[in-house]
Amino acid sequence: MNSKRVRQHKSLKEPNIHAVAQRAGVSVFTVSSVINKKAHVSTPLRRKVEEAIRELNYRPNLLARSLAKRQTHTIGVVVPDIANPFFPLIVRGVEDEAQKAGYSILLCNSDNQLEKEEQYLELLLSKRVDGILLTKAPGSLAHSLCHVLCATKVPCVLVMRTCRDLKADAVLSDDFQGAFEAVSHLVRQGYRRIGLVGGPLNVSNGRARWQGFRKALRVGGLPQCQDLIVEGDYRIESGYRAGLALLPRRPDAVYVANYLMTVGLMKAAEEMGVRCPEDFGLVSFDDYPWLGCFHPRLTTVDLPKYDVGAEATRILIERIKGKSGRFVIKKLPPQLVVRESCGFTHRMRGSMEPQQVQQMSCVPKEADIPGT
Amino acid sequence: MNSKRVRQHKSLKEPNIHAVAQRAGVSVFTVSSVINKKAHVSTPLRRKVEEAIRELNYRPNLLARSLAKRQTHTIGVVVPDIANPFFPLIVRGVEDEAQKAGYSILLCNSDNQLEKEEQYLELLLSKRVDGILLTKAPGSLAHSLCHVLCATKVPCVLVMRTCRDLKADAVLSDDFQGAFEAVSHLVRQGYRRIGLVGGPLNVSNGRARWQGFRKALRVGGLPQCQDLIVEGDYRIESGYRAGLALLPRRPDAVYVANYLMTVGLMKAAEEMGVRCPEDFGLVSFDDYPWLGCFHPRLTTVDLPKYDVGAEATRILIERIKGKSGRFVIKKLPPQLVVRESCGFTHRMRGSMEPQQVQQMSCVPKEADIPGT
DNA sequence: TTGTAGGCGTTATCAA
DNA sequence: TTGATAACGCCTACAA
Repeated sequence: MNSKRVRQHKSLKEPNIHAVAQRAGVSVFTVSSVINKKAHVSTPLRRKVEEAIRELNYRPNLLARSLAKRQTHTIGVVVPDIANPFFPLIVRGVEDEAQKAGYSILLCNSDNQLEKEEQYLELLLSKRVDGILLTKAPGSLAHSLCHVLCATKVPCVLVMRTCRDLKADAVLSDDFQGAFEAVSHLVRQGYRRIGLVGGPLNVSNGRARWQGFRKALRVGGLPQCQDLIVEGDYRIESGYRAGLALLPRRPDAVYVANYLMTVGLMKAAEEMGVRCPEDFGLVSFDDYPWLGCFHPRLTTVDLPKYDVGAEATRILIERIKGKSGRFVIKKLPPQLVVRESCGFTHRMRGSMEPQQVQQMSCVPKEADIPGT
Repeated sequence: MNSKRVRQHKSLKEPNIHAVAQRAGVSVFTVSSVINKKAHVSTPLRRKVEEAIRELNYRPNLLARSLAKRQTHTIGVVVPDIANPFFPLIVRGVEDEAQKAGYSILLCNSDNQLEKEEQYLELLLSKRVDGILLTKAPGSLAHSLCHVLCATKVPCVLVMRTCRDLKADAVLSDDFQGAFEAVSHLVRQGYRRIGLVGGPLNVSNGRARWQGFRKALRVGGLPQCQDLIVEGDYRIESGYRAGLALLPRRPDAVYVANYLMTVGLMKAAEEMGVRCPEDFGLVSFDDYPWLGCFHPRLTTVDLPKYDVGAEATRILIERIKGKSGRFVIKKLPPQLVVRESCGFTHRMRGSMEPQQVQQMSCVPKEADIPGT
C-alpha cells in the first residue's frame, strides 16, 4: 500500500512497470511477459498492456534490467585515439556488429597512455560492461585488472595489438606479411638504399611492421643501413621529424609504417624540396579512399580495418555468450595497393639505364653494396 | 573441499558492498560513506574498509548506483557515421570534455537514416543516459521521442545541424559564413562560371553551405548557372557523380560542400583528364592535416570540429546539471585556408611576390601538424 | 495463464 | 559516527 502511494504523481516521475501494470489492471509479471515476449499472455490482456505502455509513453528501464539480469548488453571499446584516421573504420566495424547482436558500445580514448587506459578499464568494469575490446597501450596492466580480464570474468578481445601479459583472443591484420610485401615491392623496383620510418617498438604491430621490413631486405639481399632507420610513434609529428632526419641521407626509397607518419614525412620532403617519386620512392602502410586521387598517389598496404573491428566483436560476443576454448589470434590479410609513390610508373618509364638509376639514388656505388 | 567451494563461490560472484561490510566488520552504510567520501568515518574504520576493498578486489557496481541515484553519468552520441572523417574529431572533442566531467559516451551511427536514429534514441533513453548529443538525420522525429527530448526531461544538444521540430541547444560551425568566404575567394580570383556540389538540402548545414554560395555569387555580381549546380549527399559516390555531370560543362571553378564529395569529384576529374587547378579551380569544405602535403593542395574552409564537439558537450553537461534558460544556438567561426586548388598560385604566377609563393607552397603551418 | 514476493547492488532516510 | 531498512525498477522462481 505504501509503495502504491508513492506512485501517484505521474508527470514528475518516469513511469515504471508498476505504473503500467496498474493502468492496465494487471500484475507486473504480465507486463514483463508482454515486454519480453516470454510467457504466453492472453490476447486481451496483452492488448491492454500495450495500450497502457503507449499511453504512458513507457520505456523499460534497462539499468534495472541489467542489474537484475547481470548483463548490460554493452561493450567497452578502448582505442588510442578515435581522431587517428586508422580507428574510425575499426570502430564502425565494431559498432555494426555489436548493434546487430543487440549491444551498445562505450567509447574510450587512451591516447596510448597506460594510466588513462587503466582508468577507463576500471570504469568499464565498474559499469559492468559485458566485454571489452582493447587496443592495448604500451606497458603492463595492473594485476588487479589483468586478473579480471584474463580470468574471462569479463571477456576481452585485443584489437590490432597483442599483449604479452594479457592472455586473450586477438584480431589483427597480418602486418608482418604486409610490411614484407610492401618492402619487397620496393626491392623489386630496384631500390637499394631503403629507409624505414617504423612504428613504436613497444607495440606489437610496430615490431611486426619492422620485422617484415627486415625480412624483405634480407630476402632481397640488401643490407640494413642503420642510419636509414627511425622509430616513430605513429603520429604526424614523428613522421615529420623522421623525414627531416632521414631524407638528407638520401635513401632512394622509404617505407613508412602508417599513414600519419607518411603525412609528416611528406611535409618534411616538401620543405626540403625533395620530391616523391622522382627523388625517392615511398610505400606507406594503411590505405584510405582519397589516396588514389591526390599526388603523389600513395602505394600502400591496405589493412582490413572494418573487418578487424567486426571480427573482433563477433569473437567477443561469442565469449560473452559463454564460449570456452583456447584463445585464438586471428590475422586478417592486408593487400598491397600499387600506385605511383613507389615509383612504379616513374621507374618503368622507358627502360632505365643503370647509370640513371645510380644517379637517382645519389649515392656512391661502394656505399650501395657494402656487404658484397 | 569446503573451503575451495567457498572460494569458488566467491570468485564466481562479484563481491558487493555487503561482502565488503562483512569483511570489514562494519555496516554497508560505512562502506558506502568511505567510497563516496560522504559522511565522516573514523580513521580506524575507514582503514578497515579500504583494506577489505583491496582484499576482495571490490569495484562498486555503477549500475546499481545509477539505478538508485537516477543518473548514469553517461551521454549518448548519435552521429551519421564515425567512418566519415568529419566526425572522429568531433567525437574526440566530446569524449575529452565528457571524460573531464566524469561522463562516458555511448556511440551510435545513424547512417543518416531516420529509422536507425529513432531506434538508437529509444535505446539511449531506455538506458537512461543523462543527455544526448545528436547530429540529426533528415526528417522529423516521432512525437513520443520529441516530447521527451524537448521537455528537457533528457537534455539534448544538436551538433552541426539544427532541426526544425526539435527545440534544443545547438552547436554548429558557421557554414553560411564559411561558404560565403570560400566562394567569394573564388570570385576574387576572377572565376566566372562557378559550379556547386552542394550538400543535401534536407539538412540544415547543407542549406547553409548552399546559401553562402549564392550570396557570394550575388555579391560578386555573378549569375547562378543552374546547370552548374548539383545536390549531393556528402558521400564520395555522390561527389563522383557530380563531377561526371558537372565537369563536362566546363565550369572554371567548383565549390564542393564537403571533403568526401571532393574526393569523388577529383576522381571523376582524373578519369576525364581534367586537371586542377590548371583546368578548374576548386575550393572544398572541411580541412584535414594531410591536405597540405598532397597535390593539388586543397584550398578549404577549416571547420572547428573538435571545438564543436567540446562546446556541445559543455553545454549538454550544464543542462544535465539543471541549468535552465533559453536554448542557445552557438556558431563557431570557420577559417579559409588558401592553398593551391583554387588556382591562387597558378593564376597569380608571375605577378606574385616570391616570398608569398614560398609561404603558400612549402612551409607547414602550425595548424597542419596536430598531435593526433 | 497470472500473481506474489524476494533479489540484484546501491543510495538515502531515520534512528540509535 | 554508525546501523537498519526502505526505495530504485526490473526479473523470476514459486504459487495459485
